[in-house]
Amino acid sequence: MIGDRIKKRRLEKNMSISQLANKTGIVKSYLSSLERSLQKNPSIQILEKISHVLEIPLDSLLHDKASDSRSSSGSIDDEWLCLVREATNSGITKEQFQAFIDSKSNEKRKRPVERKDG
Amino acid sequence: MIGDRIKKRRLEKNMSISQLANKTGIVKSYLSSLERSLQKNPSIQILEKISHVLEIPLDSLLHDKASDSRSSSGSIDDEWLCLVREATNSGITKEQFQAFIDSKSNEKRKRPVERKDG
DNA sequence: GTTTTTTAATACGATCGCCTATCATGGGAA
DNA sequence: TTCCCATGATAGGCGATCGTATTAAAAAAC
Repeated sequence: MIGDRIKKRRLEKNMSISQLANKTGIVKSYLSSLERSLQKNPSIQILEKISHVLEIPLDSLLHDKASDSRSSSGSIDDEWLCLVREATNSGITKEQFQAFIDSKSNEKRKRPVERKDG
Repeated sequence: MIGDRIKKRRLEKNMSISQLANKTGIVKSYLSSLERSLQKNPSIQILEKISHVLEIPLDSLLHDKASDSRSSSGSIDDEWLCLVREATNSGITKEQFQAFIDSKSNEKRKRPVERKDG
């Protein structure tokens, strides 16, 4: 959860809750409840302050990254980036890719997975 | 402001406030007040729903692209990353994507270029 | 060993985020 | 012309966010 990631990053930066509170202007009681996931839906202004002081992109705070325990599952790793570069170099457009995604999604919905074709 | 960017992106996607409300599950009155900057500090869950449906990274919603983005022509920009996330969320594998790229490349090679533009 | 400081947690309250309900306007169909 | 629907805006209210104040425990200083 986001609280876990905030705490993890804060410890990586060798920072206490009080120090983070001082630098962000957010009271430490709220930071404590965020880190312990008692609060789970902070506002964007709160999160931007935290990500700025912790020097980490918002996306990395919000979602698991490769550095977390679950790596490369659901996240974009170098292989995907290579494929995207290859696609753009081949002249494939975003619209074409969007259509491809839609078609694959529709395939999965229409037919349960049983087809085994090469 | 963030409301301006939400509206701009919504219009780019040819979507009304009511349609965006239906897809995000956020009431249109709140979306309207966000776009008109009557509300300026939405929660992260609200913003994630909006950015997901509008297919735009959070950072692009939060900040002007010109001032923040490092993307340049030819490289992978935020929209591509968004599409890739959508693809992985749909269960599309790298192998499937690679096959798609190959098929598109072969399509282009099989059909000789008849357009003479320049 | 005692005191001070730092750290994190807890209780409570005020403001605001985001909801429901409704209104005003314009376009299309009957 | 009237009715229906979609669109965007407005009013009011409840529950959540995020603040203040305080407490408890551990570490550092004397």
